[in-house]
Amino acid sequence: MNDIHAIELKQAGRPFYLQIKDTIENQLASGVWKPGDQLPTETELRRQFGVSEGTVRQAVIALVKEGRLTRRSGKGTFVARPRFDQSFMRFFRFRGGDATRDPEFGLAVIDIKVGGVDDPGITRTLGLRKGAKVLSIHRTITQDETVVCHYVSHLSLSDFSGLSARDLEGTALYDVLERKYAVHVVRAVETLQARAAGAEDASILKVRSGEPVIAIERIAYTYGDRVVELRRTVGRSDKFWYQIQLT
Amino acid sequence: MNDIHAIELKQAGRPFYLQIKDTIENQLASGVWKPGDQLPTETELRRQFGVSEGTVRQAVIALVKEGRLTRRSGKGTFVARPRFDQSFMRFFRFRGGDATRDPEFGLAVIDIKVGGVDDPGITRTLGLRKGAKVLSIHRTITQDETVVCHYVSHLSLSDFSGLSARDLEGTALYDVLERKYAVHVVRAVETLQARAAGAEDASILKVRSGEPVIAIERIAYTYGDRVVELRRTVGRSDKFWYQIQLT
DNA sequence: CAGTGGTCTAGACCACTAT
DNA sequence: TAGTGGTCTAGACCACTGT
Repeated sequence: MNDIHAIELKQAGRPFYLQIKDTIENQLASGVWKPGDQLPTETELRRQFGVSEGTVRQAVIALVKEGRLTRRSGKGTFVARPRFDQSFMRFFRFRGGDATRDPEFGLAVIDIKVGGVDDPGITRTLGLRKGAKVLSIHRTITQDETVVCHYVSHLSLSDFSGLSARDLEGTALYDVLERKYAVHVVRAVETLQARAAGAEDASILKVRSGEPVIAIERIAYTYGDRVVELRRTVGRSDKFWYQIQLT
Repeated sequence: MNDIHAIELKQAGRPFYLQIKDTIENQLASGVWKPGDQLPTETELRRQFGVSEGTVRQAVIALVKEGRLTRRSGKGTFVARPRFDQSFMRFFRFRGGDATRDPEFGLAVIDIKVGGVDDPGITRTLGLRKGAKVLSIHRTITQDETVVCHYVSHLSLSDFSGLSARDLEGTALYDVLERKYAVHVVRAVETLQARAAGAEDASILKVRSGEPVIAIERIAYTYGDRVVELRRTVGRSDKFWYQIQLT
């Protein structure tokens, strides 16, 4: 866990605290330190790097501000758990229903397929060769029994063989990946468009074919910018919207 | 500009650096220090607050990380210019055209109207009484001569009387508000939906009526969470998309 | 109690900017 | 050259968490 011993990095010109930050970031990216792990104490780090405590602190605090570490007074410094779905939900808002009570959401698996996909965009994004086996999970989100969106998650089968519908029951996909495969989603990019509902969208979302729907493509990454998931979501535009804070 | 003299805030329990940060934030929020202004130097601030330089620095650096201040070595600390359109553009991507050259963008004013608006949502959002005069600016963005979106900005007339089409020629609205009225947009919320193009959308964007388009509502705020602008944008879904980094 | 992070001080030397 | 922020040191005292 604490494998830094007597590191002597004195890259010409580069401040110590940045070199220390780099070193810690590398440990995180390579998975040597995993979410929840405790880091060496400041005193220990100071000793290992041979700098003053304030310098180590500068590196650690920068990483805390970036959300990679957390510190708890009296306990220690820990690798932060990327609470990813929270940040996702920051942007989503579901609409509709009466405001008198909180709506009830549900997750359901429609099916799980394994096999070659006809869309070359999927294998390319996942970094697989053409025709490679892909795991495709098709799910819906319901709000008070109304389906508001459906989505398909594509994952590289070789990384996640043995994933079953039971694993996904009532749990977020990323929690399963974390618990069962020790893969942590740390970053994602979402691209959003308006589109006309196709036949499949129409039947699942119970809208007329050709109605405007929101289409979202998400690419989720783990450490080292490796792609974990390509997710395509289609949602009823009358039932949810996307909200962004610009600052 | 530097109106803090010999502040002695020792709120029980609250760390000095946070109290200093609060004080600076208040100066920024109240507009005493405006974008581009230089702050007192660290030595001066240390003297005024009666603390050590490291403590002042802790407050200032926190504000730099939040984007409220900038520091330039050898020059000083300055109030950051909220470069707002940049952060907006972080999310937008225009699509299409040949990739061999950079596309050319254009801004055009369709018209500027003054008067009561029939939509009560507009006056309510702007914090005006029903029937109050509203300034409505209708513009388009073109990419290589193709109109990709059009939008209407609604502003409270009493705050921005005298704004003319000439002011807006080739300039971003927020730059004009900053230069002519000393109003700085510091924050905005955008809400995004898919919608069917109406008759006006169709004629401006040159799409068929009923085609899916992206509709964005933006509420822009200045200091103290006061609403400056309500902007409604409608864009061709085949010509631009919205991209978000989740972290 | 010993160990952790949280805050704070009072210096030091450096690189950069302007005059 | 004088003034700015950028980095770094070597201490100090505190509040919090576990035993």
